[in-house]
Amino acid sequence: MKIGEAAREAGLPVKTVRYYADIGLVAPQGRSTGGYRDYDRPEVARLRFVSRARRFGFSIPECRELLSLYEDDGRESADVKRLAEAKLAALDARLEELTDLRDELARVATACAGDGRPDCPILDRFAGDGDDQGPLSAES
Amino acid sequence: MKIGEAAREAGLPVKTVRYYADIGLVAPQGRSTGGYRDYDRPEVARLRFVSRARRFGFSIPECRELLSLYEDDGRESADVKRLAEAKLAALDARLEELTDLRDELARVATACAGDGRPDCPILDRFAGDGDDQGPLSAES
DNA sequence: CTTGAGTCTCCTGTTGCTGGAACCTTTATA
DNA sequence: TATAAAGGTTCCAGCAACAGGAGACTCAAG
Repeated sequence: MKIGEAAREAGLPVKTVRYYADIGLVAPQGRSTGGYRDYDRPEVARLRFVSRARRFGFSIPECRELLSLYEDDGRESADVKRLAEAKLAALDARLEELTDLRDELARVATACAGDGRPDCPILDRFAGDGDDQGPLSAES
Repeated sequence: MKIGEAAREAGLPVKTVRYYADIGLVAPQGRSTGGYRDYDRPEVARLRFVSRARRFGFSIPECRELLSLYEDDGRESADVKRLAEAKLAALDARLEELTDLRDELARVATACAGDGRPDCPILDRFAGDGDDQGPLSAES
């Protein structure tokens, strides 16, 4: 099948599928006489696989690794689990960071009158000469 | 003061401060005879301000806007609040997305034996021909 | 035969920097 | 005074992961 159909089945933009072919992540089975990329079932499955893994936050290099594990019948599930758990830890860290951020932003936004006057706790917070340690303040 | 000190006080890499000068976000007060960028108190304050706003997830254009509000004595706090609340909503959406992701990844990771055998629910999940709707599955 | 949809390659732009090369200024020390 | 180290300067390239568009093609239908 041609790239359009493959892309549709994988739930990816055509541009992305072409990109994946370019970087050698998921190569088409071959080319038609007209020079069109030709995808078959296994390639579409790989595309779907990558599409899912990407949505799970795995980077392209990580997808490459996962894909090779996916294709490897002799793999050990421990290898996959290791990858997943590292990703999970990174995700947790990012989540905590974002949550703290959100909470503080919510706090200053609530404190801001939001009227016609110029006083604004949000700007004050950004301007303040307080802590500058981490990526966000704890100030419990 | 020279760029190095300004950067240190603002808690930013020198490269970044130079970049901010290039894009006209925070311009130095002037140049020394030797051609060195010369920063003063107000510019350092602006740098700190931007540094903080960036950590809160505001984009460069948004920082530009916040900065102009910050400098504008006749501003209305409503303008700032509007920006902050939009950012908050975006943050919440992103958080929910990430949380769902995290939960599902945790689920499959837990289900994976992580031993020497090749069976792996994680890969199965990526390969599966189930839902392909949203950026992540609900499957409650 | 023509039209239109889909495909091809190639180039540029995105966001917010970061690293490096090659050179220049300033400061401290021998 | 010479010189070396530290810290400036400019410019150019590259990162992730594509997206948009130009200009040329292939292919199926009418």
